[in-house]
Amino acid sequence: MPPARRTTGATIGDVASRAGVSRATVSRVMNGLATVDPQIAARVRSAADELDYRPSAAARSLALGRTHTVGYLVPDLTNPAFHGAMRGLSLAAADEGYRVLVADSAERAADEAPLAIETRRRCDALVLCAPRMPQQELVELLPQLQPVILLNRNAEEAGLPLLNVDWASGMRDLLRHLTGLGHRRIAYLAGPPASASNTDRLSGLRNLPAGVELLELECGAMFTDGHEAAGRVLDAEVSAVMAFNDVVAVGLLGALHEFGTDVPGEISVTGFDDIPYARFTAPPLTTAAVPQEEMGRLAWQRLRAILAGGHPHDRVLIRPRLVTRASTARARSTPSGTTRSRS
Amino acid sequence: MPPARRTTGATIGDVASRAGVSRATVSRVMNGLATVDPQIAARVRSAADELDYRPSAAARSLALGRTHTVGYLVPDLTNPAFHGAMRGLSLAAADEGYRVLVADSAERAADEAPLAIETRRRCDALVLCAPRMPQQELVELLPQLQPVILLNRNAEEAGLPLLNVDWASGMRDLLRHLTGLGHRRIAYLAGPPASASNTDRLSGLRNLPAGVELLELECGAMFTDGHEAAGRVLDAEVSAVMAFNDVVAVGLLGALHEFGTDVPGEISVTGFDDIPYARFTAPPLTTAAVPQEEMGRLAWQRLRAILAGGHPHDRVLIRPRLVTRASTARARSTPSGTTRSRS
DNA sequence: TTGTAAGCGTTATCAC
DNA sequence: GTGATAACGCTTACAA
Repeated sequence: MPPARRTTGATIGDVASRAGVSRATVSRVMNGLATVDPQIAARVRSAADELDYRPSAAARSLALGRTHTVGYLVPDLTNPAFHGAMRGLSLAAADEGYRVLVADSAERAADEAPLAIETRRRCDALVLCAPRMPQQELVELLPQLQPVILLNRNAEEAGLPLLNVDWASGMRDLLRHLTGLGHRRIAYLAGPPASASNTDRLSGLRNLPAGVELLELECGAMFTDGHEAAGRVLDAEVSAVMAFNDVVAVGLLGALHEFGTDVPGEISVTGFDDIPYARFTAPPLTTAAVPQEEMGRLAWQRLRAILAGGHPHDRVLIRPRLVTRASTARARSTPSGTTRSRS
Repeated sequence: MPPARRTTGATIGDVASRAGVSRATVSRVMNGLATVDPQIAARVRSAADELDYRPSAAARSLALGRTHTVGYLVPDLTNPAFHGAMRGLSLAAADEGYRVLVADSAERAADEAPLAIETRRRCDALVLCAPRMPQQELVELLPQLQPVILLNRNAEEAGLPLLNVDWASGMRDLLRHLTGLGHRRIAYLAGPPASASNTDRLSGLRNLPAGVELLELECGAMFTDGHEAAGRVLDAEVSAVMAFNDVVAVGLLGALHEFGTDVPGEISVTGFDDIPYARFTAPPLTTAAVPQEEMGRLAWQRLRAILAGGHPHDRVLIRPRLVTRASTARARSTPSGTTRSRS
């Protein structure tokens, strides 16, 4: 004899007997199949209401082979750059009865692959943001993960849909903006070395205009990284800094403020992403805007197309939009060689 | 004949036949039940490896009556105040094989209840943050949602565990800090009128010290609300403003900066929550720190205790910690009646 | 239009 | 220690 653990509420069988029909009929009614006599349908519905019946998600998943769940794996759930996409994904998916299962690899590159597999097992599809995973590993992993859409990095080799940002173009726009303002000696606060998008950003900074110098400074992707980089930025005697992203830029702005350095008077600062805070920093941050929430929606569109039987191998490259705010200004006439304030 | 849709990979049956054992034995091996002959266990394991077998989460859920999933319902997935708790919850739950299913009620109070029910159906437990739901409705809803833990608001009537912030105490600390600095005319930028925690915050602002005036200004919970409130704040001729939360405070700081108002020279500003950005605003924000990530972990602890058969009806009240930063300073000698800068 | 029954992939009880 | 086998709650092809 099997175990008799009926912890949950009414089952389809309960509704069936109460309405005096078969379970199949109840199922048809619950799923809105039109082939049911209205009289009976009504009886079933009221029986279901009276019993407060709700179909078991687990049982449906097993029978249908669908969990109605999308996975969303990111390296850090607290990073605001991922929130917009999460919301866009969640809202778009919810419109079609899908929910989002989140997973956080806690910036541990080694955990990304097993976590991705495990998460995918519980879902019908996966949105994968794994910036640190070695390219080789990623390309081998992706096929097992299907349906999957890769976020914020490239892996054309896998022939799978992906949603990437044209990091290089964004950096070029920012650079052009700065050189247009007369900046000639510019620092780039680099992201994590293993980060794919950091490499892409750098590729946008090749072929500098004549007379422009770029200094690459090690940094990272988080607030504290930007904050800690401020000293080195000042030492570098540059008139402008391009931060890896807005989060880093915000950390940097905070530290520069503490040093009493005037932004943009003494140094111009740019970010990347246009997180919601960027509008409200002091000064407001010039940045390359990435439509995060829309990317979440787009990711869902691709996945649902695959789930519906399609094969979109398309690789979408989102071009960021330059947003100029008050953190950048014309370079002072003597951009280098001057002694800067530093308490 | 039933449908033959074997979209997924190897099943327990495949492993069983390959290893020449019964499915029961495979199940025992996969679940680490020690009652299996080591020889056989090894054979099963290698068969599973060769077939790249992974147990079906849906089938396990159905058989076990457990989904190994916790729901997390919040009014706005983009609000940073919820990210810390989400991460704490996600990390703590992951340690025990649980995942987090997120849901966003998109600030629509009317959606909170049905969404909560629907989300809970897919999970073993629920972390519910529903600040706008009418108290009556909430108290009636909670029992159906068990195991559930209520976040950021009170509903003792339901006799269920909850994790709340002592909003009143946080506000008192901030107020005391401001009056200690000589502020006598202070504005409070109120949160959404339906928000439970707004009411709680206000209750901490009763019994003002003699000579202290408090002006309540309508506002909201988001960046733009704080930004838009700046004009009214300046018109109110106060020497200090307490914002509903850090997000509002950041919006306000941005607008004040645009107006050329000196913070804290002309006006002191406080927030609430201590979101990661608060350290890096210009000036850095004085606030009442809420340990979000820890609250996420605590929520998980309660839920797992219930899932394990316990009955923690405890109501945890987290006392925020006053964090003084540069956005607050001594009031100027003539705090009111002076004309303020306003472009 | 409705009912019957097989099957989704596990787990767990009970005999052996 | 291992294997049948019933159950978990639902969907669906097919028969009636």
